[in-house]
Parts: sequence; C-alpha cells; structure tokens
Amino acid sequence: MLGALSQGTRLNIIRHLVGKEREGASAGEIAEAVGAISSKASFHLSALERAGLISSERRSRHIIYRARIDSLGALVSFLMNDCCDGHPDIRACCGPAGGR
Amino acid sequence: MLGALSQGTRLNIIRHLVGKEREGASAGEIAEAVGAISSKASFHLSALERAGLISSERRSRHIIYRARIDSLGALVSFLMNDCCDGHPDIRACCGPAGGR
DNA sequence: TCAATGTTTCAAGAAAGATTGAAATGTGAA
DNA sequence: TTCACATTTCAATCTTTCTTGAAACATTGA
Repeated sequence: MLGALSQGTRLNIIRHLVGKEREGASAGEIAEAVGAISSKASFHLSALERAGLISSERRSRHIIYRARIDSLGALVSFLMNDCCDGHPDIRACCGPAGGR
Repeated sequence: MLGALSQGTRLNIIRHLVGKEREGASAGEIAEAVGAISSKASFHLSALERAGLISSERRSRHIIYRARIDSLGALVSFLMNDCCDGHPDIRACCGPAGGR
C-alpha cells in the first residue's frame, strides 16, 4: 500500500476518489481529472486496486472506481501502531478530532 | 516519505529506531538488527535521511541515527488530512486514544 | 451486424531503485 | 605513525517501475 501511494499520479487518483466517496468515478473521468492518457490511468488504477486501496465495478460501458476507506484507515493504523508502535506524539498529530 | 517507507529493509529500520527513540542506534547496530550488510544498510539509511524520516549525528567512530518522530507525525497527518481529506472513518482508525 | 465508445492489454524503451563487494574515508588508540 | 574499526562511496549488475502508442476487448445502440 505504501508503495502504491508513493507515486504522484496514484496519489492524485486517491485524492480524487476520496472526494467522491459515494459516487466513485469512471476510469475516463479519473484520467481526465489527473491529466493522464487512458493507458496510463489504467495502469495506475490497476496498481491501486492490486494494493487494495480502491475497488472497481462495471456499470455498463463504464468502470466505476471507488476509494476503499477501510484500507486507507488500515494503512494509517499500520503506520501509527505497527510501524510507530503507537507513539503518543505521532497519535497526537491527528488533531483534537481524532479518536472515536 | 511514502516512497522511503515502501521498502522492507527501510520499514524495519524505522521500526528499530522508533523503539529506541532516545538513544538512537549506530549504523552497525542497525545493520545487524535488520540483517543487512553495511553498504546495504548505509544505502537505505541515506534514503531515509534524504526523505527526512531519520537524523544522524557522529559520535566518535559511530554514527548514531534517530527516528524523526515529527516527520512521522507529519506523514500520518498528511495521509489523514491532505490525502484523505480528514475523512472521519479514517480518523477513527487511530483508536480511542487518538487526539490530544 | 456494424459502428461508436470506454477501457484494458501489450510490447518496447526509458528511468529509477536495490544489491553486492571492493575501495575509500574518517576516527581513535597503541 | 600505524593499525584497526565504523561507515560510506563507488561501479557494476539486476530488477522493477513508468510511460507511450497501438491493438484488443467489452458494451451499447442504430
């Protein structure tokens, strides 16, 4: 997952999809939004899906992609807890709204 | 930073250094801890330092590395806020101890 | 069936990253 | 000075990842 996110185009795709959590977006719309030709977008969408960060669903001619919020949460959790051993200063960075 | 963390040896280095936040650890100790020959460890330590995730300080013959907790916090914060737009379900993953 | 649309797959090349062993650098002690 | 130790740098090689354009596949509507 970290590898999947460490690439500009893919980070932009995630940002776009998090902003459209419910609706999701088609491959073409995503490609346009991030300024990539179709094959490039498809390549990166595959990488993100392989990493489990997004999901896809065919909807007639379009393929709708959605961010997997659960996976993003798991990644943040991994960084906080496994990688950083729950260090309080790192937890604190979430801001006062964190925790629930 | 995401790229720097998306590599097994480097993730292990970070884990080792977070566990020794105060003391830090020398290049040699780190190399042994993560099972890497010296040049390999040095290569990855450089990458982590270039990314701002660790700092180094010469101490006579040794070079002591330390995790930069502030940077790790900034990275988690980036994922939560910039990348994921502060999505509540992602924030929630911090667990009940989050926020301060 | 045919054509149009949306998307992926493929092949090729370019670029970036990882690993290794040997050599070089810096430091302290005899 | 010289030696030993800790670490980095270098060069070579290998692997992986990115990008592009063309071709293929899937779906829909005329």
